[in-house]
Amino acid sequence: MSAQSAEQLLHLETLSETERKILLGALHCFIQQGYFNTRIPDIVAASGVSTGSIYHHFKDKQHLAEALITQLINGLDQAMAKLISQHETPMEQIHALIEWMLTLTDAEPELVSFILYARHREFLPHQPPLCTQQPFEKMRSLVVRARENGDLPPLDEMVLTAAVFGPTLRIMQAAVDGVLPRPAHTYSAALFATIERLSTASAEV
Amino acid sequence: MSAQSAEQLLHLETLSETERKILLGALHCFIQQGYFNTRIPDIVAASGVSTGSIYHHFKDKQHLAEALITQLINGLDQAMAKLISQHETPMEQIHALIEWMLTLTDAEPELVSFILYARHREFLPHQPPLCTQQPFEKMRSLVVRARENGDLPPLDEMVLTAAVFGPTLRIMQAAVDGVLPRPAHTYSAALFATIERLSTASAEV
DNA sequence: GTCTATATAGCGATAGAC
DNA sequence: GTCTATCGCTATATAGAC
Repeated sequence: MSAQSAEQLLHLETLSETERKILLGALHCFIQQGYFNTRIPDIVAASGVSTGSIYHHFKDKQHLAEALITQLINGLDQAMAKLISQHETPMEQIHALIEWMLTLTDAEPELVSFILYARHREFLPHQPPLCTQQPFEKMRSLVVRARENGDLPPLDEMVLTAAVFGPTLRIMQAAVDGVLPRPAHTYSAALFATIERLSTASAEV
Repeated sequence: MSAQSAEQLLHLETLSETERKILLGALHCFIQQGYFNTRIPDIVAASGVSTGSIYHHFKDKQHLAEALITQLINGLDQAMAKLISQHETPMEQIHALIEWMLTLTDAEPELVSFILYARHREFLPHQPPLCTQQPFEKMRSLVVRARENGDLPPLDEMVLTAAVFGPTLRIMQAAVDGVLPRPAHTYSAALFATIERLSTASAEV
């Protein structure tokens, strides 16, 4: 069951008890079966809240999903902000972020799968793509600051972000697809080694 | 309209004219609206084939999608095999593959989006994840051969594959999400520079 | 605010003529 | 093999009691 640390990512304090139960139940269903395979009665069963109550709090299934995604992105953003604040240099922050991403993948593979594969626009056409939102913005700004520090080479910002976080995201995807022989977090050192190599490469070529 | 080069990727020669029309129509719908948002009448309109005929050739909507994905993966695999056969060394093959992936992204963003975001297991629970299949297998074997050649450092196979192809896949994703300032293929040199850096890094650390 | 019971619309799939 | 017409079901959403 993914609700334990998912619950920590959805900062639900401002919501009523019923709304929290509905959102957590829906998240559980969406993670396991996807949005389209989830029927309202599934959410009723998972949340312990009746159909009528669900529709009292949320206009329809789509608006419920919208509220959930918003909360999830905000939660991710806050978790990342807290993590970043605990470290000094951009490279240390990148390192910590990568370790956290890998650890989260081991702890909550289905949640991570939901976020990674999240073709949210298929069911939420008005949602901007995930990579334009705060969490990915944070990655980009970390990379840019590391580049300014001289810790990363003076390459294009998009390419550099892709080179720093792309490999980790691929490993996470392999993990949730079940094709990774060891737990995801055991790859953190090797992944960080590839980033080190970006910066220490001999300046020729 | 994505059917032009999509058609080249779906090697449809062995199929009847009707089956080709159905698969192309369905692909067009799935690419644009996703599997769940596509109704049978949509496929009827897109293919010009009647409901009855569709159900004569395919057991149901799910089996139609299955046939389509199979054709698509086979087509990708064959296109990649041809491309690889035209080059000598593993590194040249990797280079050519990356250029091809980026060019395809510019030419067929919606098709690439469909493949990349492909949470196909949501509608095809029995389909193995894309990254276990031939196209990704090919990437892995190229990387392993380049490593044996000494062109890539002796890092873990999964990490190395992620480091070589992960950044390109991230750029492709950014492109199809519309957050890339320039066409995807213009990033190929910078992306290949990051791979060069993997191998030429000073051996210390 | 929460619940149960139900309406209704729209979808996948089929029947059967040609 | 292809088509039109239609069935039956199921899922969303609502009505209305408490």
